[in-house]
Amino acid sequence: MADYDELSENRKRSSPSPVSSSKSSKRAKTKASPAGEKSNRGLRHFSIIVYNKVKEKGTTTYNEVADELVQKVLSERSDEMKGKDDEKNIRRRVYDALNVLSALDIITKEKKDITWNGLPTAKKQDLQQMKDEIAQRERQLQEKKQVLKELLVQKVSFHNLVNRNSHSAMPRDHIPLPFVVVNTHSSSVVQCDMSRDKTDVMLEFSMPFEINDDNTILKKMGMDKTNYRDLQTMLPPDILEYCRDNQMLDHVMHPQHMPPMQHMHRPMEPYHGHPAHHRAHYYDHMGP
Amino acid sequence: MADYDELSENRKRSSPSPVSSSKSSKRAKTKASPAGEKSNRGLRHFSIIVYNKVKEKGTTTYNEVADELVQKVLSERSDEMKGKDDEKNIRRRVYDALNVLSALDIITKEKKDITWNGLPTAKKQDLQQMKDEIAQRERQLQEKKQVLKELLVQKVSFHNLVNRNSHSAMPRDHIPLPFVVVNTHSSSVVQCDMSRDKTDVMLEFSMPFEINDDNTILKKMGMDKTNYRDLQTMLPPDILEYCRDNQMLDHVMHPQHMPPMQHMHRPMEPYHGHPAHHRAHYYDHMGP
DNA sequence: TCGTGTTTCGCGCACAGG
DNA sequence: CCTGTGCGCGAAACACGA
Repeated sequence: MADYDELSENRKRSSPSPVSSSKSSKRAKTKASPAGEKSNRGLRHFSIIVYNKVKEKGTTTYNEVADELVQKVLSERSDEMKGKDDEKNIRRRVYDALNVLSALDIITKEKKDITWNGLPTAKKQDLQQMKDEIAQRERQLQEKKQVLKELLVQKVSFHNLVNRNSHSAMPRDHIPLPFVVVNTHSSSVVQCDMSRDKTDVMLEFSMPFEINDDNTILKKMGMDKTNYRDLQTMLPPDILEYCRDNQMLDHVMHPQHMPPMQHMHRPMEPYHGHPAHHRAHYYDHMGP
Repeated sequence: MADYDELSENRKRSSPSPVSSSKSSKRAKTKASPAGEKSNRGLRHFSIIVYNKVKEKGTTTYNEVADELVQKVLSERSDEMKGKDDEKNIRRRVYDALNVLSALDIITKEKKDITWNGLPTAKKQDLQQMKDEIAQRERQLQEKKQVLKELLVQKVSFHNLVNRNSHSAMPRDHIPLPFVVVNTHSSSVVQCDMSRDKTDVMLEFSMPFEINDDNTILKKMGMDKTNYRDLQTMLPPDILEYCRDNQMLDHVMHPQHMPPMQHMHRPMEPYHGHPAHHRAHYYDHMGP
């Protein structure tokens, strides 16, 4: 709302040399500027006031502007000036100012209503700025959604894993968390060392390898699928609702509960990582 | 330079109803608008032209603008119109337009020179826009530098590793590439399985762990340090120069070649990762 | 400091159209 | 009779040579 871009009414005249030539003017008719006042009349002066007036009003009419302007100007020098037929003049000037303003498309005159339009280019830039901001926010939102989706998968995966572990009789089948899986080309020579205290494990490969964390593996194992009933037990209602409304549940639901077509459409992340991935990590840093 | 924001000279008048009232005007003196021409004269019309003129000139004078405008207008309707004392009028109007323009600070009049200023708010926004862009570029540059620094460290590390391997007699001491080191708490139970064909390795931990790639390990081993002579052999001269000029070599140079104070200042990345790192990977995704 | 030629532009008359 | 606007008369403001 508040726009601190108001043009000050008293700008310095372009007179570098303060030559005060006291002519013998003061004609009977006009020009009553008494003391060393530079500009107090004229199109220049009125334009600024009209500009600011319309800007603050947003929408107004000629008469509103003119009346207030007359008021303001007359009160500003009520002391002893004349000011009799000044009003006529001011009103005439307001027309001039409004005309130029509307020519520049800063304002729009429609029948009797004058509406503020703002500066032409400023508008263009505002638009661009806003578009940029929208795009920016959109990207952020998309990121958040992505993360949420991942967390959802993880939640389901862990849930299923816990379930699986507690149902398998022999502890050998238990899969603990956390863990990693490292894989490489079958012809690669791998040497696996571990320090005595089991603090460090060292793996050496003769060829590039790839590492997958537990989440990825669990997902490949199909542990990332469940049904709606179970989801209800593990998610707060509001979050569940949000996920449902945003098609995020597709990723963690068994396909049989969806219409056939969805099978084909269900997004499937490219998790078939190939060995190049690892080297890419080393050399593809010079991206955008 | 080119700014496609020119105000079109013939804007539609705000007349929703095309009432063509053919009065019996055409007074002897003025108002020579013949056929159904909307606006071809008047402050409104001239303002636009003046505006565009000054904008394209950048810097000009009253006479330049007025002359060209007179030229343009008179040629635009050379057909059979009068146009004798029109010039006087036009010149008078140019003053009006210029005055309003200068009142709005769109132009600046200095003595005899009129200079384009652009739209007030547009300027403010331009500034902001440019600042944003600078910050953006700055960030990108910083990123690139960071990556370059990392690649430099890697280059040196690999170089040193190759050197070390070729100098150690027994192959047992060789360290092949690539490799990873996984470490965890000493009380953690680790189970390490490997498939028959050595394609997959599975590590299970009872507690959080942390993975370091070869670069990190090599760095911890001090393999990331060398001297200037060797750097000259492994880097193209221009890149070497750039790195030197940007203090990037500090990270890969043995400290003894620098003044004592530098020991304290030499940046040391916080590579003493603790177990929390891994979990952070799981749960700290909801960042900014 | 004037006198005089130019440059600016204040001001308001006069007229178009309702 | 109002609302709007074209238009141009001079009067300031300025420039400059003497």
